[in-house]
Amino acid sequence: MNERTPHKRLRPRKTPSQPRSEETVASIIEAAAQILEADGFNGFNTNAVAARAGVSIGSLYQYFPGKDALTVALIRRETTRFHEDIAVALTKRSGKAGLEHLIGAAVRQQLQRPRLARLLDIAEGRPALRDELAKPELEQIATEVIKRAIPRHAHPEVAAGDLFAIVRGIVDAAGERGETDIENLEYRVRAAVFGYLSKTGTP
Amino acid sequence: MNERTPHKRLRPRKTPSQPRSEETVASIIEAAAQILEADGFNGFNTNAVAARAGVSIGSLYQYFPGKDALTVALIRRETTRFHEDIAVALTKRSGKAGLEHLIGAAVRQQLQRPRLARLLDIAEGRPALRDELAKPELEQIATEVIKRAIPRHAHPEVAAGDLFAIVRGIVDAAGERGETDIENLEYRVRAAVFGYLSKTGTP
Amino acid sequence: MNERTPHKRLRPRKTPSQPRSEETVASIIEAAAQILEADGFNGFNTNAVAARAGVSIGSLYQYFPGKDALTVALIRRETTRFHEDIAVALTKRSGKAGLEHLIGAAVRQQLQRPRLARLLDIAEGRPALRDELAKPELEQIATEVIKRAIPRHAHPEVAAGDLFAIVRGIVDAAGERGETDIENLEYRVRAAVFGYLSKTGTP
Amino acid sequence: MNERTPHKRLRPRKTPSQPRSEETVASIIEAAAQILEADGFNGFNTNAVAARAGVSIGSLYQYFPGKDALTVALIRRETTRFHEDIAVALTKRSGKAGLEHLIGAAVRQQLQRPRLARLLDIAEGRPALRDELAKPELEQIATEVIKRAIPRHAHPEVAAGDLFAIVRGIVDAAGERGETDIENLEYRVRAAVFGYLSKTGTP
DNA sequence: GATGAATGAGGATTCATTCAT
DNA sequence: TATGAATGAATCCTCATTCAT
Repeated sequence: MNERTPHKRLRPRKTPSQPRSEETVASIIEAAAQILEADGFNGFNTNAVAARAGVSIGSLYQYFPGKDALTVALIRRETTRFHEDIAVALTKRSGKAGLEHLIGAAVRQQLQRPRLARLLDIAEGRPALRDELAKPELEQIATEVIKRAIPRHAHPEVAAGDLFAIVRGIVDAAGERGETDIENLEYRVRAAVFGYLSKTGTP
Repeated sequence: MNERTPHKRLRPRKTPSQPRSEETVASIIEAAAQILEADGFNGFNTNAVAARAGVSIGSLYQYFPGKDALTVALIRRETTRFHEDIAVALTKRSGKAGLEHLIGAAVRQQLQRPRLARLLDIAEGRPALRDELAKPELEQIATEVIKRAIPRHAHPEVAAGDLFAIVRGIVDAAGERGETDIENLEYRVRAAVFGYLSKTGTP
Repeated sequence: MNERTPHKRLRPRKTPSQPRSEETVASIIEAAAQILEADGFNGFNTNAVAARAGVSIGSLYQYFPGKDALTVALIRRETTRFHEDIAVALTKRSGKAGLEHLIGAAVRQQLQRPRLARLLDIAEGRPALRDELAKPELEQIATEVIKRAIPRHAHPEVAAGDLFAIVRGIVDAAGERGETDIENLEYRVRAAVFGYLSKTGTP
Repeated sequence: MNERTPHKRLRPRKTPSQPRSEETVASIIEAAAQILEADGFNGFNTNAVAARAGVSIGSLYQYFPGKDALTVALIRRETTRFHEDIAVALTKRSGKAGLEHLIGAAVRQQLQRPRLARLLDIAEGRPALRDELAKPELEQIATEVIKRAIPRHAHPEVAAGDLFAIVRGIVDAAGERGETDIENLEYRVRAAVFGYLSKTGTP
């Protein structure tokens, strides 16, 4: 299917209500994650996912209308964790603490399953998926956090975008190099982000 | 073929000696670039590339032993431009000027053909290609530039890697958002990089 | 792919469990046999085989991981018949009767579908397939039969190999010439084999 | 091109008169032989042959109208040697000596470059080539030799064919097994042939 | 004559998806 | 609902052959 080929439902075919179905769906998504981690996009095909999940290919298509929908579901699963983690930033008293939490959450997210995160970042870029994946809320929270930490920042939305971009850039590169020292890594990310904000913050 | 499969030759199959073939090779590589830009990885297949280049599929395989070799050649072409641009940084008098040129070059590289650059960054990540693409020289130059600008920096090589990562992260994200204001973009990138270096530089 | 390339799996991809798929597999193998007989190696391509079998190309690859695996399966099918026939030789009372049965079986095997047998002999020679096709049991049975018939034979294993070689040589040549008189053919084969054994048997 | 596809000239495009051309032709044929030996039919393609011969693909087609013509030429080259060797059998005084020479020549032929001989035997079987390759003379000589050795043999032509078949069968099998003891091999071949003739000779 | 760039039909293989059971 | 056999469009790649230089 061409990259531009329009739509087709990407939302799950049916919302599983039965507990058994929920398990099935979850196992399929986790299988997708594992295959992506182990074999990259190359090995990521629906038959392989179904096989690893221990269900038939027919069942996979029972719950997901197509391959893209499965990818979207996986991205959503990962994003949700991130989302919950990041929301905590809004509960922090000081603006700085909120910002630090934000950065920490972003690093954690990217570092939890580094290869998976990187591959999903790439997948997210596909136009066909982007529409389905508008993650405005994430950026909204980040914007809010920045506003609190640096009230007079001229372009908090831009800064929010750049913040994620910086984290992603540094952590992904570190992941590719196989770095494991999280402390050190987070230190460098903070340096970049705080540096960026301090120079960008005041007009 | 699995991603780990020990690869087929990635170097060009034959070095074109006649001027006619040089043109052919160049047209194939440019066609690859255009298709990647227009259709993404989805549309990037050898038949399409050959067709757009106006040559037969056989000709493509006369010069490239496989699809990956073509990708590698394209990456090399882009990297070479970048390399030449970046090398100028070493000729600057002041360390700061060198650093600024480095950043500028990186931004230009990433912004020249944004979608292409982003997709090639992704492609570069494929294990099969990584071996072939060791770009140590690029990082060496950056390391050297950083050493000159911040002589007492504790880890110039790490900083060099992070520098590219930051630029890539911010510019790619900007590219995805369709930003066009280079001035502003470069300003933000500098903020992040200089901020990072100032906080990381002194122990 | 070079002849020495360390091969892709040659064993069947999945063992068909449902009766429907058993039929499919059988029809594919028989189609391969027919095409080989009718058109030789030249016409022996997977698309043609699938078409003649009345299944899609996809189905063929569902059961055979590659063209070679299909060839191997066909050889196995033919060898199995032969094997069963030849095993009867061990049940004969007299050594001579066993030997005669052995020869008869070999001639029948080679003459049943002469062109097919000849082409499979050739295919068997391909290094890529040879590994997969070790038919030691066949030669073991033949060796045993010879030992019984000529207890004092100095090199029964060598004789067993030569026996098959002689049969193959004469019958294939006869097949190429289009001979049909089995009686006469078998008479000549016996002459060669018994002559060989009588001159080789006693030191 | 299909196996049945008719004709097209298989004889050399032009008889090379210039000595330089003769060299070129010879080098191409030898290159073909070497590639066949080294890589089997798989590696046997015209571009590879031309490359190994050190001539351009265009030159190859200057001297051979097609791939089959090249194969035929190679077979002819090998057959010619054999032919000359075998013809000596007719000069022997005794019938037995002639027969022994015949067998020896056949074994030598098959054992000189065993893999090449085997592959050419196979190639010879292709209908497209068979027409071009009628080797009646070879069989005629053999028939004559047999007539002299066993004047009252009922079917000397059949025996001649079987003789070659037996030799080919045993020697090829030995070649496949990597045997190198020529003495022993020839001994076994004689056993088979003489045994065959003694049992077949008198009605 | 020689060269080698170019051609493109042919053939192997994959994988998302459907549908009969 | 689950299963998994079947499908076939889409791709990659090879190699015999031609022809402009």
